[in-house]
Amino acid sequence: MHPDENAQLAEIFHLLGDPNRLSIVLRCLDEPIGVGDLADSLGLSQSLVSHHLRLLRAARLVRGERDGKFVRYVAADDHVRDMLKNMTAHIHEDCGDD
Amino acid sequence: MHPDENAQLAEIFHLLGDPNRLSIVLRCLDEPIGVGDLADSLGLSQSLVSHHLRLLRAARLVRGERDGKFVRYVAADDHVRDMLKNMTAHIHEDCGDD
DNA sequence: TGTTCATATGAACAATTATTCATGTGTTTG
DNA sequence: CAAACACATGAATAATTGTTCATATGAACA
Repeated sequence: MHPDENAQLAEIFHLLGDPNRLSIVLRCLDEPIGVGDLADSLGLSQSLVSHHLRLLRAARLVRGERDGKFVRYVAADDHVRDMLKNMTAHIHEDCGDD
Repeated sequence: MHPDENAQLAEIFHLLGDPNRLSIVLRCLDEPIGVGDLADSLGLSQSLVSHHLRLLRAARLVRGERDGKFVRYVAADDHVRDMLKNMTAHIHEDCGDD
């Protein structure tokens, strides 16, 4: 694996490695959701959610669609969806704890 | 998704989100490799590699097998292997850049 | 046993980053 | 246009964490 690919992959993992950011992405997997709704449903400030969304957007993990006053965010594409669903599946299978 | 699962998944992502740690795990995917070899081949200090391995071990991403003086590390199980191979595959497909 | 090699660990430091607060931009509606 | 709503952004802070250095443990070997 090329060093660049490694960095790219690490950056994605890093973004998903924050619990709040991960929650945000997961809520964007199946249907677009507005920033305010994200903030409310996750119990986070609007500002925080927006900051996180900016990073997720920059990494092309989500994408925002403006609809009048609102901006709704969705998983950027099927790669992201598949990736995350695959990961969550693995987590569920691998529930061995100490 | 339960809050606990979210935290668990985020922790894994977080661990894989450091480029050095990611390199380490990737080198452990297919065959066991010693700490010194890891350090050498990645250009990292032995101490740093060992610190990272401790975190990866604690999260059950890798596991160490002692062999005399040496301790060789491998991906903990097939879940980890599949997970990472799947992720790297997705990265390769999704090479759209700005 | 003392020495050497391989790895692990603890403390300290440097760097990164998640979060908040205040404010700015864009959109609708009066 | 002004006010209200939804979202974005910049600066500052607080917390986390990656890295190093020194040292400890454990195993092989003289």
